[in-house]
Amino acid sequence: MAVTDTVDTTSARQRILDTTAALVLEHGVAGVAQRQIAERVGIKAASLYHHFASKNEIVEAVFRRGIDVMEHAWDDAATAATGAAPRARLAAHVRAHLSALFENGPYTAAHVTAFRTAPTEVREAVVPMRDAYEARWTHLLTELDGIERPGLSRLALLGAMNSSVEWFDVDRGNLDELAEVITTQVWGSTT
Amino acid sequence: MAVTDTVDTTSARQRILDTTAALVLEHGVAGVAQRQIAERVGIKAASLYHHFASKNEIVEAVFRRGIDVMEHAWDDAATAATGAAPRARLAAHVRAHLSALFENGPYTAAHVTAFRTAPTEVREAVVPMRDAYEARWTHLLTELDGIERPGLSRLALLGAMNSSVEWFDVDRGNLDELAEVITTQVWGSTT
DNA sequence: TTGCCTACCTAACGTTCGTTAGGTACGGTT
DNA sequence: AACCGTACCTAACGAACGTTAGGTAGGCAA
Repeated sequence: MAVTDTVDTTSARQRILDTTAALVLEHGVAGVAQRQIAERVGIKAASLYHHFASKNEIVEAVFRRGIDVMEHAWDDAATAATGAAPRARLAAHVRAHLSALFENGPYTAAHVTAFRTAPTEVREAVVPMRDAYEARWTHLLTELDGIERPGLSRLALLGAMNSSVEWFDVDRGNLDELAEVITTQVWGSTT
Repeated sequence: MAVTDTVDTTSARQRILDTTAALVLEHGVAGVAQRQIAERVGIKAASLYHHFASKNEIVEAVFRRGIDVMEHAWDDAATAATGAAPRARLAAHVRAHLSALFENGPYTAAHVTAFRTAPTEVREAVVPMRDAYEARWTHLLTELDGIERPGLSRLALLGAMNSSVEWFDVDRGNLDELAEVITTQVWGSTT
């Protein structure tokens, strides 16, 4: 249904972003070369400039997408858990965040692990989006009113969730179980 | 008291490691150039080879030191909390890990944030030390016998602690308070 | 006093980096 | 038939990378 882009443009752009996200997740921003991205996509490095103006622009697009995925997951959880009990609402959002990290491509995972290593210009461009997402969590934890120090708890909670990309294996572990463990850490057992 | 090294050799080596740890923490392994390290130390890049055989060797030494700091912190906590109640023992080790992250130079912080971006050879050389430290945690959590899923909990706990290097500011926040929040997340309120 | 060791230096190497210039091949429009 | 935009290409740029070769200056030992 794209009006301005042909089918091919869209998919090439997509493949570049997919590939970059996966590589950045593994090696950090500085550890990934454009020639490496291009080779995996099946084009030459110079051809990347047909789709993006610079390496930084590719990386920034990857991070933005990563945040986008998180926010969509949040919105879905918010809709699904409307009117539910506080703990269930929290659990739904925890599960949604984990879903963003593991079930929608490497974008969110790349964002949370590699953002700190990105060049200053990229970080500064992305930081407002990051902050907005974190604000959603602060707001939720405060609103639920079952948590003593929402500020500190939010940071420890996001830390526990985000660091799971370092060790959790989607094929062997159970995301629902992980979500339950993390929810319990913040809220306590099923209340 | 050094027998084999002169005073100057020791301090130069030290300054190289200090500088590298700080830079790697900020930019990731691939994001740090030897010329950058050398400049901060006050020597030329080629002179680094008088102290280390390669960049990888410097980075590996930084990671090893980071793990060393964690293990010493662990031992101190174990000694101090001998015979204490389970929750107090857990709290002591949480506080010790945070101490390693924030109060003994950038080594441990560099290790937990940048290890994943290091070249394969470096990672493989360091992984046994990492595993040994994680095994201490698993053993402790199992032994304390107040935690439902020690395996999953250990990972979430280490995640919560390690990710604090991304946001916690030692000069503004209180490490004891942070340790208390994280301990409560794993164990529950003061029991 | 000669000689060696330590701790640096300058200069340069080959490679890889991000990036640019200037093509070509081709489907769709006019 | 002529033209244009898209999607790539080859070739090359200067800069930066890790690393090596071959110094020099100064302290210590014989």
